[in-house]
Amino acid sequence: MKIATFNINGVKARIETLLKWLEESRPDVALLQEIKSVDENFPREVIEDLGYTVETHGQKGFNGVAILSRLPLEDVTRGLPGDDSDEQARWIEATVMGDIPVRVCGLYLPNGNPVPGPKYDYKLAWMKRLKARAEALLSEETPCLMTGDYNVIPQDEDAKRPEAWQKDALALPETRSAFREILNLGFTEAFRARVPGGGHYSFWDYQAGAWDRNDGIRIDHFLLGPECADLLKDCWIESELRARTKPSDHVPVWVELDA
DNA sequence: ATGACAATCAGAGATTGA
Repeated sequence: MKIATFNINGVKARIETLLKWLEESRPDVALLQEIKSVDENFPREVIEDLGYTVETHGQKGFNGVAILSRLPLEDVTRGLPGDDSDEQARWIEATVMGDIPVRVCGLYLPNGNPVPGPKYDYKLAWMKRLKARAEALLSEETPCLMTGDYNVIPQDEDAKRPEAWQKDALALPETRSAFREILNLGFTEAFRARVPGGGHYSFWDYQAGAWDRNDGIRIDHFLLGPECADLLKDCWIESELRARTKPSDHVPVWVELDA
């Protein structure tokens, strides 16, 4: 089973890119972030025509996540538990019914800039809720993963210019510590488990020729629960997509599971 | 220190992103 995460930066602006990618790369499951669309306006029919089930959790203008799957989905839930007053659409879950069922969670973790301020407070509070949800998922003792745009640069080697991110919400010690707390519950960060060292990125800013200079950061991640980590066959970043016309500023990250 | 770039909503320019 091949699963991809992809922050598409606007599903309506990116629909041609998305359809071409789905046709060529054929993920069994795709978890999308920043659909920037309400559910009613999501272009679901053209995606269903390619054989996908479509589940969305959108909002007006910003954020929004979705799951596309060629395998049946069960028990779809929307919204990260822990704060009923949170109206931002950043979390969706479903069980993918392959040979081995896998609980998949798609997430768009808050950016958190500027620091300090309410947006950073929201990011850290959201990560606390994420940790609580992660603990609950682990207690099921069945294969699960959490993937998406974490807006976390885990280590200096995950940025071309780490010094430029030192005081940024994506790389501050408090951010990295909150991310490690979740990992330390027993999750495997799939890419890092497969590929050592730096120079691997999943986001390049549109500005200042960042792609041409390979001035990127690695912020899109797969966290696998233990039962899922045992199924891991491979993990890679599809960086070629960044070179196409009208690209997202993120590229897809993939895992292949023996499931 | 700032802006560069892009998408959205709205129908100009502010807001958000990372």
